[in-house]
Amino acid sequence: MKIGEIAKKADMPVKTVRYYDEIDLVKPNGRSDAGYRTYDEAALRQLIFIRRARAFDFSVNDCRELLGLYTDQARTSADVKAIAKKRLVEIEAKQAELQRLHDELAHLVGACRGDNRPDCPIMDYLG
Amino acid sequence: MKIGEIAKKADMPVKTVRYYDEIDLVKPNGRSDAGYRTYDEAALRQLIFIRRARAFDFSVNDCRELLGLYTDQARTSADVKAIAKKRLVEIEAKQAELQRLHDELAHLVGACRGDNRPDCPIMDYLG
DNA sequence: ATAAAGGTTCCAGTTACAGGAGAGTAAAGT
DNA sequence: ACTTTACTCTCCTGTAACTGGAACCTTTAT
Repeated sequence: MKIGEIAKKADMPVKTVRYYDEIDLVKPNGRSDAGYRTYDEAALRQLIFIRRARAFDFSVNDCRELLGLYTDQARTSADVKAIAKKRLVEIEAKQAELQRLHDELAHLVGACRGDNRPDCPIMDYLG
Repeated sequence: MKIGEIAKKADMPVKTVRYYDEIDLVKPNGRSDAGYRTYDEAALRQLIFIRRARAFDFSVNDCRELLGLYTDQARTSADVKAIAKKRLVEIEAKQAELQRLHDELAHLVGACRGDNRPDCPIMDYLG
């Protein structure tokens, strides 16, 4: 497969596949005479794996770890769970922060009349 | 005031104050003979204003707009409310997405035994 | 006089790519 | 065979909002 085909099958931009090569995340299995990257089915599976992991906002480095575990016969589910748990904790922290922001901002927005006069509780808060 | 003093009073790093000068967000009122930035009380109020707005994760460009409205006698609270509302909608969208991620990942993490065997529903999902 | 603290500019790095230039290669149509 | 179109290559720049560090100069304290 050339890069356009695998990118389509993995449902990601060609640019991204090239980037993953550059950072040694998923390498092509070789190059054609003209220097085109060539990929096999294993690479396709890895790219799809990464796309799914990225959809959870796992960092590229977490993806690298997960991908290592993916093909590691000696992996333990504890290893995998640890990475996923870490991500879950991050998500929960972000959720808590967003909730705080949301409530405070919603309060201010609710208190602002939004008319053509200048007085505004949002500005009062910020200034 | 020199940069170190205003940075301390505004509770932000010197680097950040210098950055805000560079992007024309908050400029010093002049320079000393030695080329040191000098700031006045108005600049301090602006920096504090920005710090508070940034705490809501308003983008620097939104801060720029808000700061413009802050000193605009002809502003309307509708202008302010529109910017805040936009940010609120962004926050709510992010919250919804995080909730989806959280639930799905929490489900997978909950289903993973996390022991020393290799089989793992998280890997099954990703692979 | 000297040393510490604080100021200056400029450059690199962060994250995970996206956009585009310029050039070569492959595939398809006539 | 020739041309057009579609791919692919590398290299460079830009994103957001700073942070860290180098090399150098000024102010302040001892």
